[in-house]
Amino acid sequence: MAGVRLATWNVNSAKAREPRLLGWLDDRAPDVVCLQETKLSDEAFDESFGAPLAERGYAVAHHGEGRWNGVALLSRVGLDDVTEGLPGAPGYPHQEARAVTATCGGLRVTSVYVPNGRDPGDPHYAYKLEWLAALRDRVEAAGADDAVVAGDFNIAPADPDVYSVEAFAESTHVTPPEREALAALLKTGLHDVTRERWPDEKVFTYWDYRGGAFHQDRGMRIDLVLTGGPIASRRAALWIDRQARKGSGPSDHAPVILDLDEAPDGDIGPVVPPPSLGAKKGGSRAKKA
DNA sequence: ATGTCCACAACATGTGGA
Repeated sequence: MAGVRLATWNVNSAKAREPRLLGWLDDRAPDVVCLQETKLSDEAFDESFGAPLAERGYAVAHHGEGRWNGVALLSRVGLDDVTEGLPGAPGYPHQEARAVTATCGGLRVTSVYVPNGRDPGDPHYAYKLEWLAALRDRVEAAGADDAVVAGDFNIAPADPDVYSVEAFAESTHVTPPEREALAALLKTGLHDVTRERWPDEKVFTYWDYRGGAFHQDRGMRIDLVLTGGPIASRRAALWIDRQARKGSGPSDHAPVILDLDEAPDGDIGPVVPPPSLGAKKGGSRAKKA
């Protein structure tokens, strides 16, 4: 498989973003796109975007419910074995359109829109934690190696992922149980590739519409790209597309874009160190061949 | 308390959600 450009973007209504979405696809030319908060039924999404996406070579898996939520996968490197929703996930009270999974270019990609939680203590907060546990179970059952789980997690993984710890005291997105749920998900073998790219910097993906938050960089990093180890090791570039947050009529989220080098041929095994740097016992694995 | 936006029901603006 050649190199792949993968992106995730919470568009905060695909319909409202119609003037920008197609132009963004043309400019950035991603091969695989995870969308969240399309806020459209499958029929309405197809009505607005089916033809222009097909023109651009994208296959589409949209999982929507209309007014709220709604996720999609766009791919021009194949789109197979689509699973809508998250089997085993709780509802609120009914199942919501918060996940869609497909195999694209050898990657098992899931676009996720994790419940917001609203407020610690709110039933929606408990729902959020249960939903995350179900997501973890799914990734563990399927195996993390070929997995990409990308989307709006509504969790800032650590304190550097918010502009002000004080501003989020008593709020969701930063509470220990949420962060522990995310850590449990990562423990299945997923890597937070944005944080690996920038170990220390404050890099945000979401800024409230209010109060000039974007202009003053009062943001949060809550849109994550999580990949299995073999995929993370193919990371060639990663950036947060702040341009998409500028200008008129933006989403309140910026896309995250990940470029992967082409997969190595044959086995994806451990790299064997050269003998001069290698094991102390002689007989390295490299000699067996 | 809240410098915004989005969708909906329904026609003016309120409501719920983020």
